[in-house]
Amino acid sequence: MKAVTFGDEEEAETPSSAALFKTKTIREIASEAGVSTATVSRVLNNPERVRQERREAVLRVIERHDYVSHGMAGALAGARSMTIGVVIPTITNSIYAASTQAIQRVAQSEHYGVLLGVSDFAPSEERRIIRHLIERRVDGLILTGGGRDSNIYRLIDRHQIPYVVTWRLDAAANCPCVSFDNYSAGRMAMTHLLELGHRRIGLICGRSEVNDRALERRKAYEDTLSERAIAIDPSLIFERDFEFIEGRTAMRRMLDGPDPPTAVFAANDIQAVGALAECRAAGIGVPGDISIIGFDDLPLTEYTVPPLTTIRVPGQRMGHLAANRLLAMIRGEPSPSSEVLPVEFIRRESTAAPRNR
Amino acid sequence: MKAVTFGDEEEAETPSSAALFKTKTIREIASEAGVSTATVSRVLNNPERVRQERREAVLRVIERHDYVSHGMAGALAGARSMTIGVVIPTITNSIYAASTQAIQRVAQSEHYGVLLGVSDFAPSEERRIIRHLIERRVDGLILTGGGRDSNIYRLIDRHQIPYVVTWRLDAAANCPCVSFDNYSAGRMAMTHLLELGHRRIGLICGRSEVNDRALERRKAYEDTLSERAIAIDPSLIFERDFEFIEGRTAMRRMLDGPDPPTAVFAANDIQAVGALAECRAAGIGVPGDISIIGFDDLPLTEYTVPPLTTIRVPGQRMGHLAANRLLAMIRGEPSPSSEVLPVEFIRRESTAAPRNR
DNA sequence: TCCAGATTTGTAATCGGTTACAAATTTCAG
DNA sequence: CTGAAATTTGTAACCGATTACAAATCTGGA
Repeated sequence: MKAVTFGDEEEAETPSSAALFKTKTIREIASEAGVSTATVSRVLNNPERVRQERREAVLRVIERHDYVSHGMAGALAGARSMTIGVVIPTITNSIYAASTQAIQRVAQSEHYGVLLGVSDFAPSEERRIIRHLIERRVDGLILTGGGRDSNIYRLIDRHQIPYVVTWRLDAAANCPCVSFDNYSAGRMAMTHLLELGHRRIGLICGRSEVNDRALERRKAYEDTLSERAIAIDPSLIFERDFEFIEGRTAMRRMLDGPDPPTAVFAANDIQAVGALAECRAAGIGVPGDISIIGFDDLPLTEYTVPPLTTIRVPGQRMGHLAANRLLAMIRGEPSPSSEVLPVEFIRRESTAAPRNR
Repeated sequence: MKAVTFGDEEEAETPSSAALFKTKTIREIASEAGVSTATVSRVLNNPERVRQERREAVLRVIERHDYVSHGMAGALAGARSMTIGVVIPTITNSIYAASTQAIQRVAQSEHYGVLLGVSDFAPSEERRIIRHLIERRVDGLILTGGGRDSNIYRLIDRHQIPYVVTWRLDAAANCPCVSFDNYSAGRMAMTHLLELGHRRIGLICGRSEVNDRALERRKAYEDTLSERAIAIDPSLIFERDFEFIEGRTAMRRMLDGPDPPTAVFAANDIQAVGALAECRAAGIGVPGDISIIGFDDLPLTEYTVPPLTTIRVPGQRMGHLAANRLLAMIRGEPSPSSEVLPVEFIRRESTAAPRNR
C-alpha cells in the first residue's frame, strides 16, 4: 500500500510527444487524488484545514504533474492577484534601479510579484502602463514622481486600487507618498556652494517639463540665487537627458561661454560625472578652478577623481518603505500617512571656495 | 438626438461617496449601451467588426465609466495574458538594467506587460519566481544565464510556455538562447594582457558557483594561462559580489601579497572600477605599475581615470533580440534559432605592457 | 454507547470576460 | 423587387479557480 510503483506513475502520465502534455486543471488533480476541487484548493491555500493524510496524497499528485494553479482563475474568483504594479521612468539610472530593487525585495519576500512598467519619462506611456496594470488587476500600485494628470488618479481610485507615490510629495494624489523633499535637498546643495562663496553658478538638470524632481531642484536653484539677489542667467542653465555625455556637453558649453561659472550644481550624479570628465579633459581643475556638486550619491561617485560632493538620496529606503506601506494598505490596514525621508549632504572633494580672482 | 446631456451622465453615475464606486463589468457596460457583452468585447478587441455608430456609442459608455476590462477574466477565457515574465539576478548592476530595459521597451511597444523577478543570484528564489510567473500564466519567459536545475525547464515545458535564455548559451534549455560567448570574451581579455607581456595576472570575478557567466570567464582565465604553461595561483583569484568595494578589497589583498600581479582581469566593470580606485588610493600607477582590464563596458568606464580597457557586452541588443524572439514564438512563428552576438574589445588606457623589472 | 460540537469534506454558484454558432440585418447583382 | 452572400449582432457555453453552505465524519465526555 505504501510502496509507490514508479511504473504506474510514468504510465498514468504520458503518451509520447512532449507537446501533448495538456496543462492539468484543479479538477483533474482532484479526481486523480480522489477528492473534490475544494479540497485541492484548500491544500494549496489553507493546508491546515485538510487532514494530513489526504493533504499529502493531494500534494503527491500535484507534484507528479507539476501542477501550478491558474492564477487568473483564482484572481477572478475573488482571491488576490498577488501582484503589485510599479511604474518608474527608467531603470538604467541606478538610483531608480536601487529603489525598484528594494520594492522587489519586499514584494517577493511577501510572495507578491512585481509588474514593472518603464515610462521613459513619457506621460502618455505612463498612462498606458497604468491602464495595463489596472487591467491586470494588480493589488496595488507604486508610482514615481508626481505631476501627472489628475484623471489618472481618478482612474486608479475608481478601481479601488491602493497606491503610493514615491520620489515626490504629490498633493494631487489621494494617497500616501514616500519621498524626500527635492526642493530642500536642492537648496541644501545650493547653499553649500553659496556658503563657499560662489556667486556665479551653473545648473545642469533633467528636463523639468517631464520630470518634476528636476523641476523642484531647478526651483531651489533659482530661489536660492534670487534670495541673495543674484541674477539668474539662462545661459547657465541646461536641461538635458540623464546621460554622462549630456552633462559633459553642457559643461563644455559653459566653459566656452564668455563668463564661465565658478561652480556647477548638477542635479543628478550622472550629469555631474559627465561634467567632471569634461573639466578633466579640458584641463580645468576641480575643485581648484571650478566646483561641482552632484545629486543622488550614486555608488560610483565615491570613485570619481576627485570624489564627488553630492546629496545622498534614500533610494533604497524609499523603495523599501513604499512597498511596506503599500502591502499594509493591501492588507486593509488603515492608510498610512506620507513620509518624508531625510537626505544627507555628502561632502567629498569636488567642491571648494572659489579661487580669488 | 445627438446632443449629449451632461446632467444625465453625471446623474446616471454617482451617489456621493467616492468609495461607493463599484468597478463596472462588461455586462453593465453592455446593458447601458444597449448591446450585448459580445459586442462590447468586440469593440475592445476587434473594433473593425462592429458598425461604427454602435462602436462609438459603446466607447462613450466605456469612457464615461473609466471601464477597464478585467484582464484575468479575459485570460481565463482563452485570450492571451499579454504579459511576459523576465527573471534576472539583479537590476542594480547597470548592465543587467540595460538589457532589462531593452526587453521592456520591446514588450511595451507590442502592448505586453513585463512581470519582473529579481533572483539575487539565488537558485531557490529563481525557482519560486518562475513558479509565480507560470501561475500568472505569462505568455512567455525570458531567463538570464544557465546552469539551473533541469526540472525547471521541464516545469516550463509542461505549461507550454515559450521561453528564451539570455546571457548564456544553455544546452540544457530546450529553447533559443540569445547571448554572447562569455568564454571567448574572457579569452579575448586575457589574450590582450598576455600579448602585452603580462605573466602574473590576477582575477576578480563574481561567484562562480551561483553565476555561470562568472564561471565561464574564470575558465577562460585559467585556460589561457595553462595554455602558456603559467601556473595558476589561487591566491590571485577572488570571487566576490558585484560591488565596487569588493573589487577594491580584492585589489588590496593582491597588493598586500608577497608577489603582486602586474595585471588584473576584473571580470566585470564594477569590480574593475573598485580595483582601480584602490590602486589610486595606494599610489599605484595604472597602467604604469599595474594593468587592469574590465568586462561589460558600463557607461561609466569611459569616465574613470584612467579610462578602462574593457570588453563591451551587447546588453541592450541581447534584450532587444531576446524580446523579439520571444514575441515571435508567442505569435506562433517557428521557434527561432539561438544567436551568439559578438562582443567588442574596447582598448582604452588602463592597460599597457608591464614595466620592465 | 450516544450525542453535541468540532472538524473535515463536497456541491455548486460565482467571478467577468471570450467566442462558436445562430440569428438578424444589410448589401447588391440580376 | 428578390434572394443569396456578406456583414453585424446576440445567446449562451465555457475558461479554472474560490468559497458559502450543507453534509459527512470525527471526537470525547457523560
